Amino acid sequence: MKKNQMGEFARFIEEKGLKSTTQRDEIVNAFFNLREHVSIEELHHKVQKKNPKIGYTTVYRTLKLLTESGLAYERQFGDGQARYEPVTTEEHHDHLICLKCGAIMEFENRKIEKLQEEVAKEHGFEVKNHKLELYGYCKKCKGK
Amino acid sequence: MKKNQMGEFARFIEEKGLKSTTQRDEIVNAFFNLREHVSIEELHHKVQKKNPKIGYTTVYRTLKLLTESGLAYERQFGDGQARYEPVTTEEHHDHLICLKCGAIMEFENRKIEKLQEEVAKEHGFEVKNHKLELYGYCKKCKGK
DNA sequence: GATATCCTGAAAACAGTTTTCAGTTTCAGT
DNA sequence: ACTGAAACTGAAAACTGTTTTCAGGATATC
Repeated sequence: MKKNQMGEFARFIEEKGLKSTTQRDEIVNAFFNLREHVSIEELHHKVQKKNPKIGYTTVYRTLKLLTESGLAYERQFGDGQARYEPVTTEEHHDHLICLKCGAIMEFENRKIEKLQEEVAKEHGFEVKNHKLELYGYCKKCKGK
Repeated sequence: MKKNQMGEFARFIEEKGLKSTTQRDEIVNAFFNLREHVSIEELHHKVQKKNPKIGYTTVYRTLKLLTESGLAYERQFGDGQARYEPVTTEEHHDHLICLKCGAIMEFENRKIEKLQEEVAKEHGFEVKNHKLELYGYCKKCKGK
């Protein structure tokens, strides 16, 4: 799976006439080895542990490339910084976000997706993409 | 309706031991007379037409107060600036956002809301709030 | 292995947001 | 009304995350 994604990225780079570099590979690899929703800064930290020479800017640019290539999504939860997650081609998922501890959980619901399509159709709208986020308190934080 | 909201704001101010001022009243009034999703800057412009003395900072602070009081929602669509909208106590609505012309349309769908609740329950999650945004192309921009 | 092109990373620029601060206004108690 | 304490205002400065710039370095093609 990871290899697949790495391969797709390599293809994208190739097609665009860009060049393959160590930095990009390390960043992309680190990104796909994470299951979380990373911010640029977090990924930068992660990558720096392996290779302290890699700068913030390159991480930033690589994440843009990943987004552009369709291998990553960029999202805005309410905390003021963009977060990125790998696109799993299988299916879309949405998020539950705890307002207390900041935990981010994923879920997936076909029925909701269907209803969304219906709504869009009613409005003559062609959906490319969507975001569904439920904010509240997770199991652990609920009582407090 | 507008008066109600103005009244609620006054009550909030009172409760918090804050003071009532002309600026705030003008800003809050302008805000509730708008049906759109305004950014701070837009509202500031709007307000300045009536009263050129009112500064950006005060608009900013007043919108924070409105958010805090539960009379406004703050949202992030993908354009890098926060937008605010009045909370209509009746019901929640979600958004269709055109990636081409930037149009923002609203919709509302009970079934989706219900399904959301179900999903949350499955995860032991208590929902406080949610965001559902469908990004794509509106009727006008679809063909192009 | 030359060379044109792309890449990198530090630093600067940017944009929106938030804080600071000095002066002003509000309001409760006289 | 007057006064003082507390809150408010607006311009400017500080901040934060993002994006661009630029000079030097790496890459790949011929």
